[in-house]
Amino acid sequence: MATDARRQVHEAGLRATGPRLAVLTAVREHPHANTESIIDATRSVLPTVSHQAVYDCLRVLTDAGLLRRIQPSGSAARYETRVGDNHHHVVCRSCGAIEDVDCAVGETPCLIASDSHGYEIDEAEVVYWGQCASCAGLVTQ
Amino acid sequence: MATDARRQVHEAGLRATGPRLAVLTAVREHPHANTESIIDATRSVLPTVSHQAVYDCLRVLTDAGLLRRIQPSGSAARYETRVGDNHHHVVCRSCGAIEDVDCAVGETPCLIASDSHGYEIDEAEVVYWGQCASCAGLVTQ
DNA sequence: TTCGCAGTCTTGACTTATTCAAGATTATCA
DNA sequence: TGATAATCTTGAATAAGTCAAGACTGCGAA
Repeated sequence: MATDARRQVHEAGLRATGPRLAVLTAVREHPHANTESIIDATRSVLPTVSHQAVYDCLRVLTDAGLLRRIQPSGSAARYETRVGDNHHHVVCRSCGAIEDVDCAVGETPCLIASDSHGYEIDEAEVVYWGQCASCAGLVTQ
Repeated sequence: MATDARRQVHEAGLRATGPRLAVLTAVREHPHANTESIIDATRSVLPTVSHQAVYDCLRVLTDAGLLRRIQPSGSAARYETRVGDNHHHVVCRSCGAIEDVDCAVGETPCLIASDSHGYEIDEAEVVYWGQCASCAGLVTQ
């Protein structure tokens, strides 16, 4: 709901502009969408937004913690509104589809590196690669 | 060694061309390098090689399993010659440095998704995000 | 309620990483 | 050594994202 998006954006200390609310709503309604799809979805509500505004909004909302950006190898950036938990993703090698996967191990951080090389690690990101049910079916046939 | 690279390329069933040997050697000597650096390193041996040839070689060698391609969010593709094991990477959020990390859990596959959504999973890729020792030091100061 | 302005958006050009395509070259096998 | 399929060079094109300058606007203060 737009009202809900407005409250969220305000609570993050950001100005609640038309483009921001529309982008946040678009991502909520299209989880794992790429920027191009988000631009399209945003324009269905706000036909005149510029692509630059959508890029800016995505960055600002991501920095504020309202969105999470994911970018599997070989794919453009994608966004989702499910933030703050420790979930991961399965990605289909054939069609690029993405699904959420709860952390296999437990709470954040779900993984501890065996040798951190002196790094201060704050996140362990996991991407499962494979084939989705329909692509696997097509290939096997 | 060039001879070693030649043997490797042959054993993979590929033609051992100058660019391929030079690219394979360059990646071996510069692990986690991006394509641009690999082009530079290749040209120090083979000054006239085209950037397109390097891209082709990287793809062919990766498909043949002699190289592994990694691409953390926000970074261009990077390559390494350490293949066939189940190691992961730590990436510095500040400077983009990458280090190898052995699998925290065990053998391939080191992780099992809690809910695979019907996907046939063949790989679990882990990226640890944080700050390398020198960047963390600079920030803390 | 309106006003001012810092923050945001529009416009349009630009950059970076990568791919496409056509013709020239070359590694390998017979 | 020659034929040929694979590979490389050249040059253009594309996709995704960034930069910059000026116009617009949400929101706190008067």
